[in-house]
Amino acid sequence: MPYAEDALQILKSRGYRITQPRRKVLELLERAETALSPYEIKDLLDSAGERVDTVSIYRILECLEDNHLIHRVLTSGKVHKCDLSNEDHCRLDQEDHCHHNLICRSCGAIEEVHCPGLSPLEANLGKQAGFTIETHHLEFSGLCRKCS
Amino acid sequence: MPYAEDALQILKSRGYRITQPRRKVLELLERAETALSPYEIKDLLDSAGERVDTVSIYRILECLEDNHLIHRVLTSGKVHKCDLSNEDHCRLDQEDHCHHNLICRSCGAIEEVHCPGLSPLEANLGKQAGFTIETHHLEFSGLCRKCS
DNA sequence: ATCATTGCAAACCGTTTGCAGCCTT
DNA sequence: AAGGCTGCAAACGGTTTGCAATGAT
Repeated sequence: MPYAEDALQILKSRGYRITQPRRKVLELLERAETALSPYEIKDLLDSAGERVDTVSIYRILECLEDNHLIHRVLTSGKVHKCDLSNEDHCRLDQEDHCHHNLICRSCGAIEEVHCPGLSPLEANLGKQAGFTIETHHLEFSGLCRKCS
Repeated sequence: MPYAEDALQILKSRGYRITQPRRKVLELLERAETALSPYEIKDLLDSAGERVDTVSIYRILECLEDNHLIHRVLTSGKVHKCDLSNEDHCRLDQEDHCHHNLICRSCGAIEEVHCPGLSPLEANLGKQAGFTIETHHLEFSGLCRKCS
């Protein structure tokens, strides 16, 4: 459950250090229901009195992304915490961790969807075009349960 | 077939003017097999002796995108010509023209895929999460026929 | 004590804005 | 002739880099 703590332990096990700025960013991401841009993270931390330098936020996000602890929303570039309840989810050896997002256009809430792989339909699209599909990126936009 | 000419006629019919810069950009896009960034377009035009100001390229691309004559690749932000052979493809009243891309990671070639709508699998994903899906963005990356 | 990590300053780069002048209609 | 469109200059804003200081191990 505690996303921030889990993420910090994973980082530690991989030789990274547990620092205050990293903890502050992770705890913010733990609270956030929506995806956030680096600047939004900066502002939210500022207004909470938790001062972290903008540059550090960029570097921390890069580190978290490298370690599959956050992912980026393609259509906005914002970042969102990964679901760490699935053991394999943040493994480093899988280049393409296959999950997708349901993004509410009204409240911005993000729900993570575990992908069961290419559907027959999708596989067929590639085959028709003589294309060998390696990875795919998929995002849904719509209304979440509360907003619809 | 002649993408640039078709696009110019569509623009004209919508009250836009046919100008040299627009023609130059469209003819470049017609030749391009891969998606291009604004700066790549600028450089390619320069080396062809066809000088168009960077700012104009931005404004022309914005116009073309507004009119559904080009589309943007989500994972790179680059633009690519739309397939205009389909009559409805660049209509203005359809907010979400549903097509997707097969992008070759080796040569960058882009193939456009006409989307038959949400697959049962996709529709089901949304339903499970209580999500009303309105639009979706899908990109495939892999190897095209030549590169595989 | 060591070295990863942070904070600050400044550079960087793609993009946007304002405005005068040009060119299509 | 009118006004949409372009080109130039300059501003803008998010991101990156270099380096000294800090702090986790």
